[in-house]
Amino acid sequence: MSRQTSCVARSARSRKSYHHGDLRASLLDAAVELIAERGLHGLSLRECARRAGVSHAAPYRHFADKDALLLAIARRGFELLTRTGVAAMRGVEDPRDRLDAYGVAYVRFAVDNPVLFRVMFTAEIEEPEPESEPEPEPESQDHTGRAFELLMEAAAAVVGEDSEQAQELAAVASWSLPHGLAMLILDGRIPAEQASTPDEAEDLARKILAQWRGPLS
Amino acid sequence: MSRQTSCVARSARSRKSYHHGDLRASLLDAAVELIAERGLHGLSLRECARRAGVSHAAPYRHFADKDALLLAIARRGFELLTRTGVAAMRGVEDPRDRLDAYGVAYVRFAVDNPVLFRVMFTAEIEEPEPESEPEPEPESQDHTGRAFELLMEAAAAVVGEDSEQAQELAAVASWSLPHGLAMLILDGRIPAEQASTPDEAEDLARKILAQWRGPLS
DNA sequence: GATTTATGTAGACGATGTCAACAATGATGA
DNA sequence: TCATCATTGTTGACATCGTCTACATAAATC
Repeated sequence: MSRQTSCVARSARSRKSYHHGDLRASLLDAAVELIAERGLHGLSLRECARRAGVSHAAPYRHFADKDALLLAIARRGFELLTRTGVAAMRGVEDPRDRLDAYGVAYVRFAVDNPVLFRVMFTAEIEEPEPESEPEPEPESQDHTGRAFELLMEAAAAVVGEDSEQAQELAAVASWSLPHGLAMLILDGRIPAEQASTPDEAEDLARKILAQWRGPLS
Repeated sequence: MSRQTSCVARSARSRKSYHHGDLRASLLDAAVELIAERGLHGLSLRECARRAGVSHAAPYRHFADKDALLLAIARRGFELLTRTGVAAMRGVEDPRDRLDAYGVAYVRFAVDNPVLFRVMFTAEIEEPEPESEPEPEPESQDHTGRAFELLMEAAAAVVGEDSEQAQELAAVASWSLPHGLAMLILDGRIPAEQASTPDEAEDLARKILAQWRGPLS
């Protein structure tokens, strides 16, 4: 039978059927690949379409716009980051250790998924106004915020029942440090001996976070 | 006399003479302005040329290419950042206070110059290989590094004569925290009540750094 | 099996980055 | 003073890109 029913065909360069199977996912994959090769600036919808083996206007059936593609990638990134963070904290009892575990996982995520991380924080990507719907869907809504809420909770557990402001301060600080470290590493601005491999980067994060317990103890 | 000898004419929309006067600087200004309006992604050499009142290919007499323009902006940013950091630390005696002053100034710089800051750390901007010259010019060379060296020294003064590794660790941490904070603020990811104005952002940085003295002193 | 909906194609448009050929200006040296 | 020449702008062209409209095909629904 020439008919391939199991034709999910993620990255099908050559397909037989008129329809692709899962073009949306293929385009996302192609985009991430492309960015990895040529940088964010080198991303082109047409090239994504080419790599997915599809005509240049096909992507517009799945993404309103180039920015919508980027936004989808960012969303994918935030989901993965949230999952990674949860996994890293699982089973760690001490609140402070949990917070550190999240920080280390954050940096590790960044060096393991540099493209996702960069797209996530390149901004210029704003959620388009929901137009008609005031409540688009509370669940799929703000994956950006989930990662932060997680951190917020972890930080609150460390600070204790102090003022809410102290909790927020701790959360912001506990996010800033790994975030800055990750960004600097990705930009190649950390001396090469300290973070040339993912493992070294993780080590560096661990050391810094351990040393930085500071007022939260 | 119709001849205006003082025709430096920075942002001359309409110029009389064939030559512009200081096109290079005008283009840089226009580029920063454009990025502020439309985002990095909306920067276009042709629009810069238009705003400088010059033909679309004129910029190529001053910049090899679009990336070269960005690189020039980044360089300008690092110079300003270095000056800002030096000024902030001037007269502050206590090593730890000096380090904090640098951190606060760093964040303040970012919120005061969001375009410069973003261009500086957008990466994808690599110094082109010097081709022939092995030593391009030690002074104009690495303004990226000056800002970091400054920090390195300030951190070393706090840590003392400990191992060099401890100094580097402190420097990386002391850079990561303000850098991450600045990035998150610029991305609008810090709760609005905490950093909606430059002054609030500076306050936030001050509080966090004060609280984060941690292992240093 | 007919109709509707989802998905992909073809072609066009204006804008962009970049290059090559040409023109005007200002500096240099006889 | 004037001819020469390197700088700096201008024009026009090309390939590519994002995006739109009109059309074609497959899949789903009745």
